[in-house]
Amino acid sequence: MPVISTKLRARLLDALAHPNRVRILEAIRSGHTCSCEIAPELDLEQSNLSRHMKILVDRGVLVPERDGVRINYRIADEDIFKLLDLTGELVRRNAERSILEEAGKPS
Amino acid sequence: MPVISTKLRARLLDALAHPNRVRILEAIRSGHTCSCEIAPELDLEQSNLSRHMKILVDRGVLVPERDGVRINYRIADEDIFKLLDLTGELVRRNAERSILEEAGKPS
DNA sequence: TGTATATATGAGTAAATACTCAATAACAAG
DNA sequence: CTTGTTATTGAGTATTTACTCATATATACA
Repeated sequence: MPVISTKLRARLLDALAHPNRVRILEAIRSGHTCSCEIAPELDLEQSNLSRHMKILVDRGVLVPERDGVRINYRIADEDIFKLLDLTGELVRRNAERSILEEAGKPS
Repeated sequence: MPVISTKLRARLLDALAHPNRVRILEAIRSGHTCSCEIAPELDLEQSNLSRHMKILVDRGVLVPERDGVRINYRIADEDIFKLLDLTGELVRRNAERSILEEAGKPS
């Protein structure tokens, strides 16, 4: 009955629903842990990246851990990556379907 | 190498990242198939719902099938529901973590 | 203290989004 | 062709978003 709040689910999805934030998460998955590494890697303005990070932290996607002058970010829940992978699968199959229906069209 | 496009993944996530669209998908999962059923069910303006539907169709989440005067929508890929469920799991565990860290705080 | 490095934030802007109301289009059946 | 039902679209508005530049804050270390 207590179907998980649609608002909270939408809010989490929204945290991930930006190309740069997807890229940021992939950068973290591949071992980069701090903005100072990610910013040059993804060619993002420092202040812009900082705001994306804030969104990801505020919504519980990333956990910040200060280490001296830098802040290391780690994923709060490994299943976030599972979600990203599933999204990729869906995109891939969606593209396949588009091609198939293209083939089944009248000329 | 050909990491599924971050843009396309973000675009799909974005299609789902709205409370009303999550509600729409849950309504469809529970058996409602057309706007004329969903609009009153969710108490959404007809034109507003139509635009949400357009987003879901354009991004390949729903497939529209006209049946006379009405249009029935079906999920393009059942794994969309899997994604919604996983999102719910993440929200739930996120809430749990918040409570735990609350307990571990200084008074 | 002063300097270097990393991060956060105020202010401004341009673009995108969700929404509503009113008008229009598509279809079925008389 | 007319009427009823469903769906789409134009126009207007309010809000939110992403972004940039410049400035401020935080930490480490000489």
